Amino acid sequence: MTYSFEKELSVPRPRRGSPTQTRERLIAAAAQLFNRRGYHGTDSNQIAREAGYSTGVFYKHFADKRDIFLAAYETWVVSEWKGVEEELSLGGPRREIARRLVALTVDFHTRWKGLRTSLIELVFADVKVRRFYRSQRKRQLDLMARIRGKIGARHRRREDDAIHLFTMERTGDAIAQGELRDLGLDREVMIKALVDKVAELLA
Amino acid sequence: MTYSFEKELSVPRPRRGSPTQTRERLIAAAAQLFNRRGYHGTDSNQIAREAGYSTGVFYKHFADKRDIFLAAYETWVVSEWKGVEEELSLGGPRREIARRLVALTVDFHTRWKGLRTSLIELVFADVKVRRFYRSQRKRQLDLMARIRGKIGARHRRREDDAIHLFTMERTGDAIAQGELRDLGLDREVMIKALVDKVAELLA
Amino acid sequence: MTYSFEKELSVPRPRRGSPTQTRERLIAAAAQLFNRRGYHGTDSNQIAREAGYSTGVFYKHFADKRDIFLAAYETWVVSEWKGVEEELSLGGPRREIARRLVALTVDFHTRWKGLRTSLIELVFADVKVRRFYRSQRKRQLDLMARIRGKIGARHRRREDDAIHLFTMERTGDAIAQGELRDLGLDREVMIKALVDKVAELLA
Amino acid sequence: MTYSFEKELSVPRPRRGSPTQTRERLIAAAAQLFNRRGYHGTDSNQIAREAGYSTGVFYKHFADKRDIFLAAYETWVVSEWKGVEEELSLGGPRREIARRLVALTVDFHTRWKGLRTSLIELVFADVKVRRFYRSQRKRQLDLMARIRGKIGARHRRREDDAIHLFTMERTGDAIAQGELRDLGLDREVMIKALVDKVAELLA
DNA sequence: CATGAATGAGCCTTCATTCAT
DNA sequence: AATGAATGAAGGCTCATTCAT
Repeated sequence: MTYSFEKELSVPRPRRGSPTQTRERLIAAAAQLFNRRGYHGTDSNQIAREAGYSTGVFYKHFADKRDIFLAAYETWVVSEWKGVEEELSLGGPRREIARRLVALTVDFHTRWKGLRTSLIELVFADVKVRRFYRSQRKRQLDLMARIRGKIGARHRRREDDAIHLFTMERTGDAIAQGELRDLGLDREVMIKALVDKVAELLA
Repeated sequence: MTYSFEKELSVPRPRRGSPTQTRERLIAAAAQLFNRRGYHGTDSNQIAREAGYSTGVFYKHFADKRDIFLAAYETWVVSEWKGVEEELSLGGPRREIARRLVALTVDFHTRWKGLRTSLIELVFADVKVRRFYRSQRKRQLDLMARIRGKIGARHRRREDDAIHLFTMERTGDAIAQGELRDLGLDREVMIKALVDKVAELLA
Repeated sequence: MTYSFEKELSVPRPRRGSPTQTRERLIAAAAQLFNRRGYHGTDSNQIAREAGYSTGVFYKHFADKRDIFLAAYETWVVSEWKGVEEELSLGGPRREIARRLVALTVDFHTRWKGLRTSLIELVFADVKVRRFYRSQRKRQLDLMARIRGKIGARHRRREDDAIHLFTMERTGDAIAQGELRDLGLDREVMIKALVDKVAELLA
Repeated sequence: MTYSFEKELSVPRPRRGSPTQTRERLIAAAAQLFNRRGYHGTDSNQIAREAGYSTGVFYKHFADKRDIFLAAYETWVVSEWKGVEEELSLGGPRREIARRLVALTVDFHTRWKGLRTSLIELVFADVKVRRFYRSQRKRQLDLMARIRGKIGARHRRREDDAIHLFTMERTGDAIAQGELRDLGLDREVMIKALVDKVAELLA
């Protein structure tokens, strides 16, 4: 699966385009770089160059590095949600849906593990990022409640949803970052365990 | 009257203490600073000064900034394990033990949330930190298995232990970082849910 | 509904006006900005925007930033001379004329204090500005001599005229920049002293 | 005449010196550079290099470029005052003193014309510089009053002192910057005129 | 062993100027 | 003639690390 803010990179260098396009290209490049080298390992000049532009453009579109990070994060979150909704809309047996959702989560965490890592750090170190992150988080919990309502799953406490989300998230990170191999754990077993949890949640 | 040569008389402040003591003071100062301002927010010169030494000592005891981070991390992990073992050795009803373990976890995550955050980032960005972290992780899983053996709890798959660990860890972080308040979740409910999980694990 | 090609329809805002008019608008905007924020505090892109044009026009009319500064300076000098001549042509008792000339000077220095300040700096830093400034200066001295001739004042050395000019100028700057208040000096007393000097010069 | 903050430059490069010495060397280098190329034409890295150091030292001693400018300005003002007092203490006939004071002023303005020019600009553009400048100015007026008291000259209004100061200053600048030559004025005549004014002031 | 002055690579950011449309 | 996106040199400043004393 390829998400909107990745594919731009393959397109040939621009000479003169619309601001929106430039902005998107910058975000895509930033996402890639943050993801590959981390927030602190990426500098704003690199982002511009990676997007096919010169140094200066960057600050025509973003106030600073944090700003473009937030933009990249948002793009990423939006595409993740869209993915979840698409999977759900495909329907099928509960267990099948659960399987696809877990696959999606693992895929996302794998693809964006560097961005996620930077996010965690910035949420700690930067108030603005923290606020943005929390607001996204809240929407995510709301979404979960709504989804379960639509599906007709039985009611649960928001707290249990949250713990579930945390488990999925942390385990997704572990898989993404190759912790399993180092810890001698079996990937399939882990994934199956997650699928069980999700399926139960949809019940 | 003041004579210019007076400053010659100023005695250099004595620096007593064994190398081990110096090292420990540096680690303690580093842990505090990393925890408060994060790894990137901490200036290596500050560490020495905070510990009461001059810039140079730092590099007499540690190869670089990462190195002292690892040392701080190790100190922290060791003390966490010791805590866990103490709680277990106190014995009592399963549910009581679980309660104490959860309290301990939450306490640790709260006290060291900044250090944990930096750790996550460095595990991603730095091979050496990653290796060290993974080895610690493995020992933790081994410890869990051993503990359950000693207690006489029924056997479980290592994978389930890992997921459990991840859940505890991520939820502990959420509590520590004040996510609950922002998400409108009830702290007591969350903690009770964790206690249930741990108690079940000890069964 | 919005169709993507809609933006093609957006009409470019019409830019009427002769080149001369455009040039004048640019100069006026530049004068304002240089005066308000100083030469180095003014972004050349701002000048065009402030004048109601886009970035590019600027370099269609002026070779560079310095060039428009010179143009602004010239406009200003010309209007100052015109002012002086008008005051003189109004006639009246010597003292009355002196009073009006001082008022005019103070007014000019106050209105254009930022531009004057930038000028001083550029005269030092930039050969072209220096040359232009000096030529203006010479014409000013010539003008003074001529004026005194016309009025029938007694002859004086050019050097004394110059010193007089410097005094007026520097004191005008001090008043304009609010130095008096900071130094605890009385504005009216200062102005009266200047009027005395000018009146004497016209004698 | 050589003033304390110039001579350091001829001394061989330091390897490791006292902070005070380093600071002074930096100030001396900054004064030279600001004076030669102006404030905006000088960058902080250059200052350090010119003083014989590497980039970083600069910010160990000064918060920013403005800060070192103020330090340079202060050194300069102090040495000017010292010069004035020395000349006065030498005594002699009034006219002789006046002659020496004018010579000193012209010398100072010539030597530091670039620094003065930058000062004027910064006084306009920067609040902190403005405040500092004004406080210096006030002390200068106080000094003048005191000097005249000591000498036994007849009392004058502060306003007249100020105008006198402005005249000396501006004419000094004109001489320093070579305006005379461009305007076809005779240097000796100008200086004699200034001496007359000063002598009158001391009467 | 400790000190702390000094190093210098490198990041973030600005802005005068160009040029494709 | 106008537009405004893009350029890129350069400047301010930080900070991990070294080394003379």
